[in-house]
Amino acid sequence: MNDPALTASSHRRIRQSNEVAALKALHQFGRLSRAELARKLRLNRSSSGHIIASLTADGLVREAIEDPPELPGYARVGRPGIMLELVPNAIFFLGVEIGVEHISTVEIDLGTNIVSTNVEPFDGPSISVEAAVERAVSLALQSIPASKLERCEGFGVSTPAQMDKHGLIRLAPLLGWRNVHLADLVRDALPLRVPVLAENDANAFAIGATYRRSETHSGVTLFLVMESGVGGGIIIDGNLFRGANGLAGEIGHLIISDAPGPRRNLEQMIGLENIMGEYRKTSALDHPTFGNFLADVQDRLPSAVAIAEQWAKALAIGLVQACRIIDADRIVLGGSVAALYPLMTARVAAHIHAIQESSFPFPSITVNDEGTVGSAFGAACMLHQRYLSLESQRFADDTAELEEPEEDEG
Amino acid sequence: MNDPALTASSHRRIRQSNEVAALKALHQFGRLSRAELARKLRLNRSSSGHIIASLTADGLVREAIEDPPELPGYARVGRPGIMLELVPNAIFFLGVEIGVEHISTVEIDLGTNIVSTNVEPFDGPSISVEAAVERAVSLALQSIPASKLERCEGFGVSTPAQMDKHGLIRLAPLLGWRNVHLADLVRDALPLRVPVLAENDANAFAIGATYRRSETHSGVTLFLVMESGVGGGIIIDGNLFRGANGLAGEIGHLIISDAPGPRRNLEQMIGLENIMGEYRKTSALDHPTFGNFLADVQDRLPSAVAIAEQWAKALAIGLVQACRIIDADRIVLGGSVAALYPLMTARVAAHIHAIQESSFPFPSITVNDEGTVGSAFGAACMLHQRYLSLESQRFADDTAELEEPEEDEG
DNA sequence: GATATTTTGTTGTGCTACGCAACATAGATT
DNA sequence: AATCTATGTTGCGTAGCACAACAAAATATC
Repeated sequence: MNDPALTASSHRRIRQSNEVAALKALHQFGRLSRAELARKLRLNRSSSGHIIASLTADGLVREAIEDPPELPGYARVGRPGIMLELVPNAIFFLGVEIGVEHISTVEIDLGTNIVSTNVEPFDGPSISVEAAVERAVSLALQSIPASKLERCEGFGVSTPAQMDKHGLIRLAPLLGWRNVHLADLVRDALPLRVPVLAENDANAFAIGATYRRSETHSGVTLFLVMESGVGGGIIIDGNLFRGANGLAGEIGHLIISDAPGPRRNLEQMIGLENIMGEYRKTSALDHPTFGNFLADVQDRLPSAVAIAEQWAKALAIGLVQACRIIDADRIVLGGSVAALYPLMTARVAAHIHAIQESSFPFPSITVNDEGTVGSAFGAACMLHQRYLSLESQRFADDTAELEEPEEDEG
Repeated sequence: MNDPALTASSHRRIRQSNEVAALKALHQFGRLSRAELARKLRLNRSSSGHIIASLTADGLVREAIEDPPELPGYARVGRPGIMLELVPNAIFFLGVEIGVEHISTVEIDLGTNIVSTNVEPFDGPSISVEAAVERAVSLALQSIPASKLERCEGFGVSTPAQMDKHGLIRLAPLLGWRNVHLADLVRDALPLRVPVLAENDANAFAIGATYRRSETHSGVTLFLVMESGVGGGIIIDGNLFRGANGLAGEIGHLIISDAPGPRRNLEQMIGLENIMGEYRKTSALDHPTFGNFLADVQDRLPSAVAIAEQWAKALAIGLVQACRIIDADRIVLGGSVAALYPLMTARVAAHIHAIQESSFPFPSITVNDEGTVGSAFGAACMLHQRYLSLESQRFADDTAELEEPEEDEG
């Protein structure tokens, strides 16, 4: 197999690669004039103009009609540039999350704006992969008119399972699947020939939360999704770091304590199950909810605070351990349990401070407040990213016949 | 600052980028014919020929004289290709390690072969940065004839300190340096204008150990260097992962036990200091060495075995924790303490098995047997890698005047 | 208010580097 | 010896970018 990093720039690829770079720049900065784009891409103004002409002809870019509300006193000297922007409805990408209890689908445009979403209840464990894929695909396509279908440029799937980068699932414990090639199944089920990517739900969530305009975060973000289970993802310089088996960032399996008794990992200490299990023992309510717990913590009810305190300590240890290995500069907490963090910020910080052995920089912690479609959104973003990358061009190039690329290295 | 990922392929860069790709392919595969190269790079044979012609004119590539000793019965049909190889002495790269007790320098050629090395005793803590840099530079250059100097294409420095990616050291505890810009100092001290990179010694070691011909390992390698201190590095798909502050992979600071008593991190449990401290308590010798300890372990002396057992357990916990976060598929142990591992392989494996909660894949562990110049070699490799990357071409391009690249994004 | 200045967008020219096709070459195959 | 197969080379066509010149649209300056 050829090393993709080695592929050279052929004459044909230059233009395509530059067009993609222009789209990427427009996505990142929102609006640019031809001259600004030329500077960003280190191209000549004339080349920039040609590239924009191509993209405009393709219907991907247009000149912005209304001027941006720039400050009246501060106008730059010289002929003002004509602002360019991505055409919102030119093409779109679909993302679906096959969860345990629901299926969500998201449609995004070239500007990563959410165009439409669908959510449907679902009983994952009782449904076969094939049926689940079938429902996911039809739900995703149901609100897309047939005439629009051909403008779809990618389809992403996320699901709670570890899979390799090709979308092969060894085992999906929550859904009872085993050795299925999810990406291939979706590809076959789709009435379109578009790129399909599958990804673990926490990873997809992490992508969705960082893949935003002007947020091409250069750095390392650790993402932690706390629900019943605890998932995680690592984003390095805007790209998901999957690890060798797609398990990178799954810090829920960190060992927190080697105290006697049953060995407990981070997931078992900061997950929803553990909190609610403890809370049920003390709550006076018949069927206490996590909301009740949060309220009790806010009211400083000692029993609830004690549980929260345990949670804060375990979280602190887990984050410190993880940051000592990956040296993140940003931590984002997601999932329903993340709502507990704002109530415990000071305690978590105190524990972190106590564990930190010196004044090493520790990243800031923020809470992500995405809706329930975060993971599906991330799945769609994966294909947006793929479209705006050199990879996508290879896909297009495969239509041309290739001499046998098989070549055993000596 | 412009996003490097956005830079477009200008017409001029194509050739340079393709020449670099050709060099990279030759480095990776050792010997290729023009036609093979064309396939690897997905170029036309004629283009491949032109590129090789340029490189040959530059003296970087030549046709291999003697044929490789191929099996006589297995010759391929068709005109045999003329094998091409990198010219060994065309250009070279220098790497120095400024250690606590010695300075080592390495000269490598375009094929990452070690051409020469120098090692000199050194008393780091008592010497100023400027003097250390001075000595390092002169030692590195002492065996280079003046006529050859202009063929140097890069200079790398490694030292036991955390530094940012520009080579700025906040604090080097072992050497007593503070807030020095090592890369700049070296640049100023050099009588050459070549790219200079500085890197933490463990990181450089990790680069050197993985950056080898045909070893462009696609995957995640965790590197652990165990001496008095314990350093580490992570290599992702052949590239060093520095993290936000250059601390990624420093797993020596992992917390291993929360048992009562002084909190102990991995470094304090598997470092040379701890082993020798424990061993001195039991050894009958006056001044026991690590070699004595190894011999005792091999002889199954109970007191030594007990120490080794503790070491194996702590190592296992550390590796499992790290792999749960970064999902490595390869672990390499280095440093003098790594010699203990072959004696304890089974015990470490047993501990890992006991901790691993399920049948997640766990990477294989190997021991690196580099000489003492490993870190200097890695520093040189960093510049080799830089030379064979798109980055290097930007360096060359900066000679051309640029329009003001400053441009605040709106 | 007229002119100068600055920046933008466009156009035409030139050049570079690649792809393609044709051909000579050097070995294996028959 | 004739054929086959793959390589290396050569000439031509072309795509796409840089460069320079110019018109246009704004601000700056007198």
